[in-house]
Amino acid sequence: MMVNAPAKITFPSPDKQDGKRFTQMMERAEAAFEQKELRFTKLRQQVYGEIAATHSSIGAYEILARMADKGTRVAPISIYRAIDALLDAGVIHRLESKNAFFACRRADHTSTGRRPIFLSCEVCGAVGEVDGQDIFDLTDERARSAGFTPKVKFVEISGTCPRCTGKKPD
Amino acid sequence: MMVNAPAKITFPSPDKQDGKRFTQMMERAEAAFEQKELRFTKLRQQVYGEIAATHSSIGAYEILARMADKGTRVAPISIYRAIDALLDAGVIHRLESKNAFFACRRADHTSTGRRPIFLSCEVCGAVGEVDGQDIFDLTDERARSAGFTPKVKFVEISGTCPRCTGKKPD
DNA sequence: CCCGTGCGTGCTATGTTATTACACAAACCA
DNA sequence: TGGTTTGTGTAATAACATAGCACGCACGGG
Repeated sequence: MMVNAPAKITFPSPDKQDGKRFTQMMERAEAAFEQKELRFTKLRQQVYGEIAATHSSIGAYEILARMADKGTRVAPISIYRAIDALLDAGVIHRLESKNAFFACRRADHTSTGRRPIFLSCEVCGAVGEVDGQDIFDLTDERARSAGFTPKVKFVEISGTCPRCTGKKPD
Repeated sequence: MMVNAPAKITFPSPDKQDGKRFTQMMERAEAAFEQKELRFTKLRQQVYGEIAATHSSIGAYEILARMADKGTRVAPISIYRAIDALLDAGVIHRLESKNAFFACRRADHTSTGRRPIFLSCEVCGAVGEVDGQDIFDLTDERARSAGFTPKVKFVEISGTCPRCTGKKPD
């Protein structure tokens, strides 16, 4: 048993092969839409592109502004509708504590059914995901033992990411 | 060992002795301010009063409106400043998933240092608190094992409360 | 073939939540 | 008493999110 093995973490890495990674993310997103029988339309691709292109979380209006810079001018509601579809497809997550969105960097949520908790860096804004299925299981149990029927759960941690503390993971 | 004992839960009870409970809450809030060497000013009392008077969570602008109904007309910023003080004093909590606030019903957070998780009912809006220190310990450990230094954490569950499912707790 | 239906988008307007900047007042304390 | 800190007032604006209605396009049944 590897008791203190570092948790498998998915933190976005700036400055490393961004182009390649971006393309991969786009392909994975497309696959996710296909698998769920949802349409990965042009607008959704653009919105996802903006979210995936940042290494931190991004607000709806920031997406709007960046798209406008590139010549695509749409109304807020259109961004929100695209975001809803991306959330449905599971390719982005919503960060409740910041009212913002970030690209999911793990391929395995849907395949394994294990849900992640979110780690949001206060310094650089990066958002990481670590497996938190046991945590969700525990909260579920706790809620039920209080007679509460849980439906949607949120677990978010803000603090300092490995890069910003100087401490390297692995 | 009471393995499956119901978790100690603090859910607000409408229709029972509201006046008395309200006064108690006011007194406890006052004590909390005193202990922290913060000032429980008139504005803060009013804002706290509105939050404590509801059994569910309440938004800043709803507080504003209710105070206006009672003749106190203040700017949003004043509400937010009072809310900040109340959060500092630990007498209210913020529900991130709803951008709203609710009165803390447990006297013991600061004395025991055990932090609660929040259970928010989708039907009646009531927000309950159950001890979640073990859950926070686990999230902490998970974050650290990923090289992340946790600072602020929250765990929120939305679902159906005991009263709204028909199931009675205890 | 064309029509209905479902879905996605455009457009306009509006609602909701939160903050910035600056001035004044009250309390606190040296 | 004068300086500092803390709290409040006022005005404006930023940031986040939704409502309501119309139009276009793809797809399948008749």
